[in-house]
Amino acid sequence: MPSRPTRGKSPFAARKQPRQQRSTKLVDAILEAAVRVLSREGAAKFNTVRVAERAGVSVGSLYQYFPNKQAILFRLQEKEWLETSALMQSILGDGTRGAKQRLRDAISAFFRTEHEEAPLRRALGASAPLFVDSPIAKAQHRRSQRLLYRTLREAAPTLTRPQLVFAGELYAATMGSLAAHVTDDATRSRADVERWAQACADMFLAHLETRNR
Amino acid sequence: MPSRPTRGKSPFAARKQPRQQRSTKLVDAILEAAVRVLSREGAAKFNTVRVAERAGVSVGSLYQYFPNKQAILFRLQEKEWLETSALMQSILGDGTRGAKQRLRDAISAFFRTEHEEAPLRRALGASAPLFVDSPIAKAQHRRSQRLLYRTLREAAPTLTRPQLVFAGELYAATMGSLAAHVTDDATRSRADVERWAQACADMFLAHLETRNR
DNA sequence: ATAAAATACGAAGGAACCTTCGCATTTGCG
DNA sequence: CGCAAATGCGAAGGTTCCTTCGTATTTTAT
Repeated sequence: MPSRPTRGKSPFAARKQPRQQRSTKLVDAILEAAVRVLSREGAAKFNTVRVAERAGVSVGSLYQYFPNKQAILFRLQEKEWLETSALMQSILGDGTRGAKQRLRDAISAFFRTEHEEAPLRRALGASAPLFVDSPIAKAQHRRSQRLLYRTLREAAPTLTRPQLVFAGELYAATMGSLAAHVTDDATRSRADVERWAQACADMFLAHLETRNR
Repeated sequence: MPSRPTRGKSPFAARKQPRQQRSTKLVDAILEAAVRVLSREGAAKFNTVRVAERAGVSVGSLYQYFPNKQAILFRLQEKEWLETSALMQSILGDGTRGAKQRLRDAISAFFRTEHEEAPLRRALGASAPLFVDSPIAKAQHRRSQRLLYRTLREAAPTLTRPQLVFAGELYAATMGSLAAHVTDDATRSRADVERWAQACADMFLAHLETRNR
């Protein structure tokens, strides 16, 4: 009995892997519906029956592939991590640009996606416990962090190791929490968000300069 | 029939004002218990029966003075706002220190209280809708903002009005979201948090300098 | 074609809560 | 003391939601 790669035995491990085309579609439909419910109706109205309805399937079917409600949220969170991580990799790893420009670009991109997906992210944050202990989260975090250090070292070569670590944390915190804060406000225009991203980049890079001397 | 000052007719308005000593105590006990439950057991376990139990009273009594569960949360949030606002007023309004030092002090103080009350704040955020539309929130916000502008103008006199507004937003955002991010991590020591506060102050003030020239 | 495996369904069990209401107890006051 | 108002109580009605399970349908493979 050849088994597909499993998701481990976390409490969110898929109960059963879809083997036929229809069930694969069903899982996709559920995940899409979950995003819609979460971003349009909010965390409070996110329940299994509603998600199943919006996906055009029955609750029973949902529970064939997701062991519980949390598992759906976890899958969504996981997807976000992977996408964000990939985005950062592609920007910070782009050798054709200078290190400072890459740091800037990363902030811009991050603010942009954060703004586009603000409702989803907010609802995810509100409905889910933070899945930070998950191995996937940790792996992605390590990958991104290594790349970030490399970029920072290039941008500020004279920094000592502890300074570098601190700068890395500060960068990530600036990017993460300020973006969340700024883009939370749905009334902000795209241009506004871009202006903010630049201001944050300015602020961080100016600070980096003072440390680099 | 002399009526005590009411809390308006928001959906969280107190159902009845305590008139005797025992009921005043009861309300206090409930609020204290609510804080304990929220910060020690988290948002998910915050329910009316548990809060009443922890306060040593019955649910029925709780509902004599709070129209619903949200009202308890609202009262806690309100208290947080008032305390934070008072703290900022006292620091930013302290005429014996220079403007930049006051901005620094405010960040430090904010990080500190944020760190001390992190579990409560996190749980409040997770369990309550954001009560930002409340008149009390708006009033406090305006008061703090006016004082912040005055301080910023003193610290960076050459800034144009739009620059000033933007700097004010950036300052508030830095303080608020970075503090939340940094102090979220319970493993951080007090000294660590203080270091972060200083770094954020450095970062913001350095940025302010570049704009002020 | 036909049996076995995979999928889909949704009613219903059951848990967790919010809130009310009728009655018991305590306090203020003449 | 004795009455009225204030306060306190907690069982129980009602709601919402998570999850299971027996059954029906569809697909796969022989």
